[in-house]
Amino acid sequence: MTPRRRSTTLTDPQIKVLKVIEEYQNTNGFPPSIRDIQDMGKFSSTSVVNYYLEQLETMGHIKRSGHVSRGIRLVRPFSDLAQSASRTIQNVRESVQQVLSIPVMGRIFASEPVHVPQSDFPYLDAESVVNVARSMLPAREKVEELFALEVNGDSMIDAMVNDGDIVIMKPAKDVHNGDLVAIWLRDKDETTLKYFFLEDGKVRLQPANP
Amino acid sequence: MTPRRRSTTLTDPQIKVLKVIEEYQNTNGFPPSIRDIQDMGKFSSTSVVNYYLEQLETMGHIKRSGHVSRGIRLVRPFSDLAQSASRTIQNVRESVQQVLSIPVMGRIFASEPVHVPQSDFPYLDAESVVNVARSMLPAREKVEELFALEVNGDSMIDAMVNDGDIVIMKPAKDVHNGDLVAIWLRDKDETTLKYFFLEDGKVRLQPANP
DNA sequence: CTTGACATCGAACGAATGTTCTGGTATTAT
DNA sequence: ATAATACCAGAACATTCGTTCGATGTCAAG
Repeated sequence: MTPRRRSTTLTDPQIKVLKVIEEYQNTNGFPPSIRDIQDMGKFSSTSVVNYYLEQLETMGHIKRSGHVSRGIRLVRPFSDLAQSASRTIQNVRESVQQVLSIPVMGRIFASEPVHVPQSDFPYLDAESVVNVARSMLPAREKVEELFALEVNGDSMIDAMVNDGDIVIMKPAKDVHNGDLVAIWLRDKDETTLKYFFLEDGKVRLQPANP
Repeated sequence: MTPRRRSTTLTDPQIKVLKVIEEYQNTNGFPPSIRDIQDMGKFSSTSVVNYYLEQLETMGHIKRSGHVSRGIRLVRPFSDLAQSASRTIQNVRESVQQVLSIPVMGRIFASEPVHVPQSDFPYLDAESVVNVARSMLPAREKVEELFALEVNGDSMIDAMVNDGDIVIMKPAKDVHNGDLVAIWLRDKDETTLKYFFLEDGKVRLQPANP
């Protein structure tokens, strides 16, 4: 019944193992043990499960940490469980993404600029970090340099920036005309949001709020 | 040095445990064992780690599955990393997380309920999906059933729900007293946010806004 | 038929790991 | 001071769990 292929396609028991792993992970929050997979997947022996786990690992579908209990990680999120009657009413999609935890360095008052703490402040608490999916950023940024600022103040609606929004920025090396930039007033240790214009060799900073 | 409080605030070793769990989970993809926490956190004994894990569980910061290896789940996403002279010039951290794309099914006006589209709408466009890191959800949810609603209206501040917030919900099978639930008025095809109370066998729905 | 690769089964071993117990020390309350 | 509580240390125990190994079954090619 089941064709013996060693190609990229998955065999029936391999798929079952993957589905069981995913389901277990989703319901319990941690990966299953081999015996958990055996039970949920109605496998006859732990060695069989291990047998397929080895295959799945060499195929690159999972990663395993040797001699570590529940050391199984799904490489792909969901993917292959299509086949047959795919019938998937699109609901919640689960995927793995690069997530960046960007420190929120301070706040910007769109109207009146506000103090920004020194760059080497001792700690970051929960409120000072924002998680952003990598796919939401403009492609490939120098990730290490990114930081975030929270916007206070009701103005700046014209720039699609509202009160409470968190702006993710990078230290600009090259700035173009019309860019919305956060200007760091070095002497004042303050930051404010301005539109940037370079005119006749002189820099003009247009306030973002009308 | 460290004040002994049993209140809501976390003590230093508790915070360290949380941070270790989170870091281990982020780097390895599965939760740490007690001895892993002991090593990474420089704890002197497994019993000490277990001691704090029990505290954290009763505080509701983690969930544990008894007699299951690595049966630890972070309840909150990110804990309260802070304090102690960790002095880590913490920059942008990059990690891989499970990301859920949850469809936004409609909007809730906290004051006046609003129409919710039929459950079987054909497609999901970009605006009707919200991406949420798996770690921000209460661990074991039936992921497939989740959906989201956007909150309009300035009330409900008491429930920590503000205008523009997006609430992620699941179809409730069992609802407990005091839960904040979205009531679906089937005849009106409308949804509204209420607090749920079961008193004397009768259901009381307390409006969320004062 | 034999051979060999693949798949399956069951059991057992040993390491990984959660749990518990006894005792000790510090801090706080009475 | 004394008791009570929180905190810590170390060890031992019992279970969970990954791993391995031999035996058996299946099937296609030689």
